[in-house]
Amino acid sequence: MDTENILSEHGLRNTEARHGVLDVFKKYDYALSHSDLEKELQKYFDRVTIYRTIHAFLDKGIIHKVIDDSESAKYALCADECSSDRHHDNHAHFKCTKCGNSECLNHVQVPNINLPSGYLVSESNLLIEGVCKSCN
Amino acid sequence: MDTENILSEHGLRNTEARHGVLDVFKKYDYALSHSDLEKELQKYFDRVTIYRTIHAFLDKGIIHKVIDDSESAKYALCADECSSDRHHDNHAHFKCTKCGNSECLNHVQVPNINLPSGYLVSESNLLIEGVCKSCN
DNA sequence: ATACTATTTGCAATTCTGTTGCAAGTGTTT
DNA sequence: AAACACTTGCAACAGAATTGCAAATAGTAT
Repeated sequence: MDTENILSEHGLRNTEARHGVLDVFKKYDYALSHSDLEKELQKYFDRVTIYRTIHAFLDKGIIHKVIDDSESAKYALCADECSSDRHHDNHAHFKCTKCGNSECLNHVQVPNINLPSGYLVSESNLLIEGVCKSCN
Repeated sequence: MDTENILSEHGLRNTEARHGVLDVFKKYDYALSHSDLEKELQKYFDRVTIYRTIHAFLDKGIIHKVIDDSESAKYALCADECSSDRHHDNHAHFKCTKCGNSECLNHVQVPNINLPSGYLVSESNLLIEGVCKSCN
């Protein structure tokens, strides 16, 4: 889907900043932090705008948070079926300890876990750390 | 094990600050952030001391990091067998979307995942989100 | 094409999180 | 009780993230 349609389908205006941020996400196949985005976009947009764009995208289900033990949060594009109502990102994430990049392992499903009674599960997140294909 | 023995067995001096921080961890059955600790202890110890105590405890295997999609890092007591050489915290964590607390599921092991060839795994982290026993 | 309105942006200021250097204080060992 | 290394508090700093507000812009209706 092209960038403008992604925005309008999620109820967001097609502004330069959002277009720019979304294009950066499309360009990389691993999760990006605010500072990654800032490095690419600081000439064009304000830091605060990038923060607000991230929030808007999270809110509308365009990106999701990638859990990671590093200090700063990282984000990646959702699969097409995500919306603000419902996320379908039930795959594992891999973080390379050498290059620091996090990628989505779209084909690795998070196995179903049986929890003690009384717990309701809504989402599972599996983060695997190690050395990635490129660094190995 | 009592607080003073935990400290000395992990090679740490038995100081007021460490005693105090460890007691707070014992008091709660969910993971605590620096700011949680600060709320309880700010009358007695400096912010920086709490940060340094967290680092010392992490280092010696008294607490482990609990990965969580919230902004700030959280920590919880390790099982007794952990040391600075070796952590044995291969359990899942549960984060309640209602109360926001994260707890250790000590009896739920993180499953072993087969990755595509080329990847080396060093550590796995499983975070399950939903509604906890108390909130349900 | 123009005008209107709600949304979005940039800037400045502020808050929160985490770290570092250093002098003073404390725990442990002898 | 003395000695030494470790620990603490303070002040300063660096980075991450949020907020209020005025100016700019997108989308819609005219």
